[in-house]
Amino acid sequence: MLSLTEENYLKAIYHLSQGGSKSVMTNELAEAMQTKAASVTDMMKKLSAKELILYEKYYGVNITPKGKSQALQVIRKHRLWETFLVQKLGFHWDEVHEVAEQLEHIQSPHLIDKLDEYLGFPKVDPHGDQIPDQHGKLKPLPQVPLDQLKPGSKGIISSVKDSDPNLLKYLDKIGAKPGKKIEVISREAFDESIEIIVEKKKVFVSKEVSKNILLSVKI
Amino acid sequence: MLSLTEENYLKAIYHLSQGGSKSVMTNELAEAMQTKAASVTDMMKKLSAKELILYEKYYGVNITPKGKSQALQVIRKHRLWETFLVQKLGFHWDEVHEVAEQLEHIQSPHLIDKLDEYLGFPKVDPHGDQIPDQHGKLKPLPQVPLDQLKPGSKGIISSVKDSDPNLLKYLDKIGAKPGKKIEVISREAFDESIEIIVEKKKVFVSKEVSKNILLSVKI
DNA sequence: AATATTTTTTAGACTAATCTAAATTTCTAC
DNA sequence: GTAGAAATTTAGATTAGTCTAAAAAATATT
Repeated sequence: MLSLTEENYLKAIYHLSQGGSKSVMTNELAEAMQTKAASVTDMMKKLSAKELILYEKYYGVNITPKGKSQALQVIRKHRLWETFLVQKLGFHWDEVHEVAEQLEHIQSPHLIDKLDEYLGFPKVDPHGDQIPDQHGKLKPLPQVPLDQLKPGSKGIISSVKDSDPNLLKYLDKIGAKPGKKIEVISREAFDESIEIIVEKKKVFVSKEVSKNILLSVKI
Repeated sequence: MLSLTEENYLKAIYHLSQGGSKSVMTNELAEAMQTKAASVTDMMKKLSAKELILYEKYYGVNITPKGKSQALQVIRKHRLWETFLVQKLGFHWDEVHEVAEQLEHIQSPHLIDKLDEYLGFPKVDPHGDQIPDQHGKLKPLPQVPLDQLKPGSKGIISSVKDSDPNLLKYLDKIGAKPGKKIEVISREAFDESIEIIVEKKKVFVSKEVSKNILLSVKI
């Protein structure tokens, strides 16, 4: 069984490695975990001994299949709880992250099965992120960040990357939620902001924002 | 903010002192917390420094009003979560204690308010225990343990003391749940077991069991 | 290629919560 | 009211997770 801290490190490694597709450096992880590089090195040795990651001194870490599955179990719990908070308790999508960070560490497979059932076996959470299955598996889902689309392209918002409440409140305001259609009108050469149509209205969004909107492209 | 361990000690002190009405000895607490007396002494110093208990070397501890309120906040969360697990997720009343022990430590007043509302502001949990209000207050509720009743007395089960799944499964079997009527027929002098009528059936229950059934006496 | 800079690791120390063993205090029994 | 037993506390060690400062390795610059 993993400690709360081990679970959090593993989750961060999973996210920073983009699901295991690249290695993660010590400083990067220290930044994400709000801790010092020395502490990260210590934890890398622990997780490596448990065969959840492959650690090569000075060259960062790679998550193992075992580690990936464990990380996805935690992510599954996180996303099911977020769904519960929004769908049942009436939380806003920008209020759930912090609480789900706590709830994801509750150890009870029975609870998670029941919760899943109670929610009607949802496929995605309130931010559009896929919910892994009981075995820690995710169907690969092609997604393109909005900032990489050419003017004229259309798509449907599938998810939002960052869970910063400020970003989410802003997206709420302009109507950019998962499931909504987006069309790219133009891109400014100066700051790479783009003009889009969402909910039938034209809006400009910065590069920073557009990087965080992921689309399943239609045309 | 209290650590998880501090919260657990405080809760144990609250329960062992019967809501603050008597002092609790070191060994008693060590037994309840499944730890050693030396560890308890250390924690008593910590809780005492935080003015949650009054600690007198060699003479045990008494919970302060501040400590009592904090303990009741945790108990409130525990009981609301138990209610959620039974009423919404379909858990049996003998399955909820362990999970609620984890959930009670989630820090989010907003979550608890919403949960309370979602459950319809319940007054008691699935074991019949009162749920303290937001300020950590409980209405005093006169209750008598079944083992203290004379033959001929009647009452309504208000709650069950112990949360041992084996006890709860047994009570389920004989139909003795909160809200049900009980009548005492006779008491055996030998082992202090008693014969009762519950759900229109006569049953013998041991002293051990009868001590754990609390009644609001009617006649 | 040698040096400077950045990144990472090691060494040693700190805190919270725990333990064992020894010392101390209180309680009990004669 | 003193001896022995029981309960409690103290002292010192341990583990998980963290830190700072110094050392080592990798990378970048000239």
